Amino acid sequence: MRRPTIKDVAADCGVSKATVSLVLRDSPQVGQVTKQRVRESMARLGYVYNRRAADMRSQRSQTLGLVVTHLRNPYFAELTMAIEDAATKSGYTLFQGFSRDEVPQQRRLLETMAEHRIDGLILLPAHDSRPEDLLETVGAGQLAHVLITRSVRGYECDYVGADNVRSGVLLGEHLGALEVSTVAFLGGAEGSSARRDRIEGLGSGLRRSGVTSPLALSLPAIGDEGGIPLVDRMLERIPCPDAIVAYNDMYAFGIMNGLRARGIVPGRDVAVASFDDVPDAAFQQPPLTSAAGHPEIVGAQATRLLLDRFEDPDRVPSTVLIEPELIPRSSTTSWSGRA
Amino acid sequence: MRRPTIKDVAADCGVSKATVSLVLRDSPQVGQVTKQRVRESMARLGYVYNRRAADMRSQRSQTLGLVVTHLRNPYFAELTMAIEDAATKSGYTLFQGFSRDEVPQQRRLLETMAEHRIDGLILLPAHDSRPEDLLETVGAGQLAHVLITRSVRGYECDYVGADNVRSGVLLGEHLGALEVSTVAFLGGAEGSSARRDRIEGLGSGLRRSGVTSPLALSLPAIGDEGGIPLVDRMLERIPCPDAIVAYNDMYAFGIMNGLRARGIVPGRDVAVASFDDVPDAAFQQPPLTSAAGHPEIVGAQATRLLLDRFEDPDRVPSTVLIEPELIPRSSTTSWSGRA
DNA sequence: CTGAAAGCGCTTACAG
DNA sequence: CTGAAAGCGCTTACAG
Repeated sequence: MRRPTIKDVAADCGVSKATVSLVLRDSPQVGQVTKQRVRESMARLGYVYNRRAADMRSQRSQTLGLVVTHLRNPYFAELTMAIEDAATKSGYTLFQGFSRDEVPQQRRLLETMAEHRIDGLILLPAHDSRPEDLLETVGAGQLAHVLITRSVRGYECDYVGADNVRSGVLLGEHLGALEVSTVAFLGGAEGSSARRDRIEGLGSGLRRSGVTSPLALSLPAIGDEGGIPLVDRMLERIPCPDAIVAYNDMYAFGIMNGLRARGIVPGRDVAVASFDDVPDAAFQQPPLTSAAGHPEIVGAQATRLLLDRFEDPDRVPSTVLIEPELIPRSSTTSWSGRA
Repeated sequence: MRRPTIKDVAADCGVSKATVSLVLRDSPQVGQVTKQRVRESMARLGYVYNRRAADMRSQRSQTLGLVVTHLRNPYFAELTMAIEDAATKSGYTLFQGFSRDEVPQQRRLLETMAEHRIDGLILLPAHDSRPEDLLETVGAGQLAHVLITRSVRGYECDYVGADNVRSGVLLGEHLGALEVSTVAFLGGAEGSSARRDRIEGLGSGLRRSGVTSPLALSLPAIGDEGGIPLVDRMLERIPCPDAIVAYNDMYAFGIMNGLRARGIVPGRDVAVASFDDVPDAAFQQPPLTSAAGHPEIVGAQATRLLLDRFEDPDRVPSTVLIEPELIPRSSTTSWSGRA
């Protein structure tokens, strides 16, 4: 039993296909009486609009692609939901794929989505994406796209993310006001643009508030390593610092567990702070100080920027940085000061 | 500058469109020399295969729809990733949408996906979905679909989920062996099939191990309420029981915080256990006992079942229950017994 | 081994 | 206000 098409509907109520097509879009060109008759036929036959056919003819697809690395980080989950929300509200349906931080997998996803003729792409790039990885698929003006959260060095395009430098400054100033004197930065992938920016901001925030020798140590994560082993590796190199700043909340959660396992009480013996402010940050023991990255705003802005790009494909790429917000909690404010 | 089509490629290398089409699928009907020439033209012109056109002609879409409620629960995030993985590996691209547990939003998503002519749908239904909500869009044999994690009472179709009754039994027997005598069940939406099954299993597990008056209280969550207010509402009704079983890990995390806020130490003063075993369960203070629901298996099986359904649309619906696994941790094992 | 033609289900000028 | 025809970019028999 074949699905009914507009041809069947047209035959059923004795009008032409063109008329049915106009009724589908509620065109004022068709009279109310005819419209009513056509709609009754549709309901009776169980007609379902075929967007693929419509879009093929009109050369758009009403779909957007979203490729992120994974959803294990609640920040990425929020981002994904915000983008889906904005896309849906603008009449687009979302293709979704996960690169798992692997460039070849990312490449396959982008290629497939391009073949499905998505109208535009939002990409949270895999860590070691190079410009050519993007150029060969979405670059060269073939496909409107915007990068989120991570930029790719040497690749210019629309970008939306939290202002990592500013987040670092906020945390640096906060810790400076608490009069910490030694700080370690733990976690994040070496070479990541976000990590570099967060460290840079942290350094200048600390300096600005009078901390003279700020970063005692900065340790990137190796592979999928979490916060716990980072604590051990830190303690092999330096005595426990006054404060630890984690690359993000997920690392911070692990770091606090790692500290406890070593008999060090986070919040009291060492101040711990981080980036993102995912919902669980407020419910840690102790509650975690974090610089909020507002994924719902990043997601909404990224979608907005992509849709704007459709209007004006040749506009110069823009970079939108979302203002972060420091959420101080007792993981830093209850720090007891140096012994 | 229009995108090149097979017609352009055909003109460029002096063959017919049909030949180019055959080369795209690497058909043995075309000679190596010709293939080589065609492929060079494609590369030179920057040809990108148009799946939409191809699929329209061949009456499939190579896409699957996935609609879940949201991604705030890590269990759903894992499930989503597992389904994406299985779909991608089978050559399908995934449309994704979030119902936010709202039936009208779910309905809109299903309708749009049907219009995009997805080949099949995987749905984690919004809480108060009724059979007619599904029948009107995906039901009536129009669209292959499988439900995951939550079933809809009175709606028969393919279903994959963790075995909730069995999970409850495992937890009940575990708590029984620890010789608890009063147990409260907290959280979950009233009327949810999963909640009913978990409570039922818990009850028979407790009874089976000799606990005579098992459930002192069973309190569903009101709206979006988390674990913390549930603790307060419980303590208004009964004295703190020997054990609290949460509807899932997310509630359990809140419940442990709520207990602490009341000066009750989870794990020592009251045993706490739960369902799902999301990654963070192991890193709570104390580490949380949970019945693992294996989302990666549920996701893979659901995708498998859907693809099988394509082969045999008229087969009777099957229900696949994934065997859970009890992961005992100190939130129960360190319980000190009744005072 | 390759080509000409029809068709997938729509939309879009263009007539009338 | 409505209809006939062409076309979106492919695939699929069918010839040769």
